[in-house]
Amino acid sequence: MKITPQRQLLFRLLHGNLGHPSAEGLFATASSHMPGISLRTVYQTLNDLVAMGELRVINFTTGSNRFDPNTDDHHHAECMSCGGLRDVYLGDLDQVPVQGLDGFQRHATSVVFHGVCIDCSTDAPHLGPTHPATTHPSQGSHTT
Amino acid sequence: MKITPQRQLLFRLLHGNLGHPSAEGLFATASSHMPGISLRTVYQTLNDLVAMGELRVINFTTGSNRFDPNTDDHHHAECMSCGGLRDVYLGDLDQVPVQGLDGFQRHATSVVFHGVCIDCSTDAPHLGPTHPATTHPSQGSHTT
DNA sequence: ATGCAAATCTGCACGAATTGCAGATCAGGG
DNA sequence: CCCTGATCTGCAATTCGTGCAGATTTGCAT
Repeated sequence: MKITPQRQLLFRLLHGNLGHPSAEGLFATASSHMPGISLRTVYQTLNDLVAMGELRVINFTTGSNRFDPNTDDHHHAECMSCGGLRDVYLGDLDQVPVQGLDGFQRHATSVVFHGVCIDCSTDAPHLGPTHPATTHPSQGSHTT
Repeated sequence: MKITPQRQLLFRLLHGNLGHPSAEGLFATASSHMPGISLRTVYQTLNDLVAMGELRVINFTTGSNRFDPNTDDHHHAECMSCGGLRDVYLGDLDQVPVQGLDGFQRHATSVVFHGVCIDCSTDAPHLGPTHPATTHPSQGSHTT
């Protein structure tokens, strides 16, 4: 991986950044330091960093929204391989005390377990993790 | 709210549906039962149900992705008002036993606290919850 | 039954976020 | 200093949703 001024700038902007910036936001800041830098380059670099595990993505736009007619207080387990979701019931987490929330007013808590569902780990136990797409159909939807 | 065949069909498709379907998925299934139904109507109806609290949205496409250079094992608190994110440290949840996961292989766990940050609850304590947009700038990014 | 206004449905254009491509440039080993 | 593969940039294309305007339909009031 070559060292280019664009990358140096982005690394600098990200280092220690606790603001959870978006690609557009970084592009804006980066542009003020280096007019002409391409938004495409920002996306490119961010993707590279994520691939290298040096950066995390929050609330991935995993394609489209999913809907759940189950309005009970529950959580989900998402398969990294097929994208399927399974319901998971945990106790009432809103009562569990949490430190470091300071004045943040908690209204709800959502937990998501990331991993591999039974179907996927069975489909190819010998192969490395499949990439999101291996579908396990189910009435125009996903299940895990 | 009027009763139309389109809505009856969608209600039927959603009732007890544990597959966490996407709008497109429901549209596909709905189309096979009622050729000609509009994708726009599916979105419309889903939005209405969500507004009525009869349906939940999973992993909302909150506009764009956010990046976090902090690769430590941590979680987030998201402000429903300004969209800001704050880091929250919890213990190693991957060790906590969870029931109902059956053969699901847990690789990581992510927790998100939904609520209102200090800034927002201070900005207008007398007003009802603001809608996502009230920004609390911070170097081309968000913080809570 | 019949009339009607308001609520809906549909098709299509538009908007936001992100990626695919192709050609121009640049980093850096030999 | 040269050369080749890695990068950068601009633009087109995609995907998921929403805004709109006109054609229909529902359901209360006759």
